[in-house]
Amino acid sequence: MATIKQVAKHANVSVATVSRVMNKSGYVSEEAKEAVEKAIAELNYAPNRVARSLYKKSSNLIGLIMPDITNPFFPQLARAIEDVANQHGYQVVLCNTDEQLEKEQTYLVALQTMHVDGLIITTNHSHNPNYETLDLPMVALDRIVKAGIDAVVSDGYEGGKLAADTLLQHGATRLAHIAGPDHLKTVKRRTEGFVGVAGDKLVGMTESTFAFKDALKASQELFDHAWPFDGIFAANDVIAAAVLQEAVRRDIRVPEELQVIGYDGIELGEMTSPPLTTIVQPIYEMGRVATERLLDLIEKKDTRPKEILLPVTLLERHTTKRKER
Amino acid sequence: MATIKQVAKHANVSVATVSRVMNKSGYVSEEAKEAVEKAIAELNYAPNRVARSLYKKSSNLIGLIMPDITNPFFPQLARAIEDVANQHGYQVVLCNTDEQLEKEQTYLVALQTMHVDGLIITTNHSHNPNYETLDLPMVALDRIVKAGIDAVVSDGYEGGKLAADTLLQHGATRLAHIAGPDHLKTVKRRTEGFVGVAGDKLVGMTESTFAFKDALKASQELFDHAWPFDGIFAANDVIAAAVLQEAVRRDIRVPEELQVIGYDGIELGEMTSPPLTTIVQPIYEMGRVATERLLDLIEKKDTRPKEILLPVTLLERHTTKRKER
DNA sequence: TCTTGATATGTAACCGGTTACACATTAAGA
DNA sequence: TCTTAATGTGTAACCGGTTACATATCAAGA
Repeated sequence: MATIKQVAKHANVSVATVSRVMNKSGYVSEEAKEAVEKAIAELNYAPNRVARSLYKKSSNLIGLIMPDITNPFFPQLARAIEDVANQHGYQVVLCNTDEQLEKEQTYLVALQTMHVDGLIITTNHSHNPNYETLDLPMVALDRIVKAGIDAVVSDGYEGGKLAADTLLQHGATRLAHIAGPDHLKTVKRRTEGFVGVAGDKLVGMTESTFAFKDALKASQELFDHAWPFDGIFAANDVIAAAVLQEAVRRDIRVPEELQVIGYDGIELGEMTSPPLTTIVQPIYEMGRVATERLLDLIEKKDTRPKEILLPVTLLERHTTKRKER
Repeated sequence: MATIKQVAKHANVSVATVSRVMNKSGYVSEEAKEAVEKAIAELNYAPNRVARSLYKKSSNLIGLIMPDITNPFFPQLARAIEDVANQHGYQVVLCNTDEQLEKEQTYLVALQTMHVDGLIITTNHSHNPNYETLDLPMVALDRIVKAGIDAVVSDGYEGGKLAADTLLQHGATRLAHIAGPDHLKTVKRRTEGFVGVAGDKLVGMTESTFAFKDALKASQELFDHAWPFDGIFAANDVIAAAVLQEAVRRDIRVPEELQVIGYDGIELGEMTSPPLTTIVQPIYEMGRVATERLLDLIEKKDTRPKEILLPVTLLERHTTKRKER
């Protein structure tokens, strides 16, 4: 790969001039510009980003820290982030932490030593010491780290309420709920919203991680102990899929006997039988907004900390009854 | 963040000595070593990887090029790759190409200018000019680029045969198949294996992309035109999920009336109703092996080009009949 | 005692960009 | 005509590491 020096020589100018035409900065005569451009084309020159990084202390890299890309909520997020980053000339470095603090810490120093320009964090326990001292633009996505750090989340409380309202309006009278992991604030909000509206109609409730196997077990317990109920809200779509599967296994007809609402709006919901009614978070949108916000932070456009709350919508597929009935 | 110069000053030695203790190279007295280590600890020093990269022409970065992380086959692969890379002190840069050649080309130069040490490629049309001239360690995953480039794939032909054998052994007599996109060689192999064994038992066949909506449409067409059949093999699990959903919609009982086998072994298969019988590729394993191979290539341990073929297994869940019957 | 190799350490060049600064030329304004 | 500002270009320092090379000390062996 050619260097700037070779280009300079080839074009009969100094490296400074080459640099100037590459960056469209300073004064360059039309003549010199053309010579340089010709040389660049002929040598197939592309500037070495590492060298540039070293001087500029900026790498056009952003770090993406998530628990596990394998969790079906995250790929869409990652995609959105990568898309926006790419459009702005940034690349993204993927980090899976499994929510382990030490692993996270290791990534954090790796990312810092390679001078990433910013961080998107979709993982954390409610208070995470790793970020407190970190002097790097960052935005938390779907998680709230602490005041002073930018965050974009969707309105889980409203989502929970919407789920309860929908179930009630569609004729359900005995509600159940499977909550998500307790340490995720944004997930807890869903439960709070749901429980608030459900009130004394709530006849059963349990908790599960987002792993399908756990969710299946939780579903079984709920069916064993709280049945009958005719409307259930799951804290995410994976749990809802487990509920659905368990319902089928028990020959419970969905939605006639039991209406089910999930949360997230991941593709999975389209693939279950019947397709899942769910509260959809604008996942791609969240990733997009977070990344745009991060880029603003990096480019110092607007550094007042912000929290962005995105609205949530109901997607009626076939695990709830048609309203007309 | 401290620099090597500051550490040197703090420890009263030269930068060369600090570098020597950091890299455990050359001669360093016990005394000097201790002083340096103390300084490092006190200043919380971590060497600047950008500077190191510039001199060494190696970044400890690997590029991961895939069509779309949102396609449920890829997250597991990405996870495996990231895990292994991380264990060896490498980070991975995520690139989604949507199989567009120009996008791919843009990534390729970006990745080269940032001096990634190697590439893992899970995307390509059967002949892709972008890689032909590229002088960079790389391994193709689940795709075959061309002779001379390392590849790890699973045995699709065997998988296809296994699917047909299983269906036949479980009493199916009229077989159907939905093939995947024509340009993916590894996917085509599945169809070839299946068709070979199915022979004249094959009563219907169509083709679909891996997008669920397309798969649904393909399923509908197949049911419309080729029904009845009592065993169907789908080129991947997403397509199988579509078949399943369409079967439920038509009140076709699975597996009593129709047995279904998918391909891939992604988590989705666990979540359908009933859970999907499928040919599982060792996805994580494939990612692991590919990355280890790449690391070998990077570290010049073994540079003879290799093709690694991983075996495939049958996972019997509930869309096929129990053998005992 | 002299030579030699192992040990120990520092100086400076180098990686490939960016940019401060010096210097030169030219055009515009007084 | 003389200033002054705008334009154009090159040299070299700088970013923060790594390492070739020079140099020095010391112990072992001849």
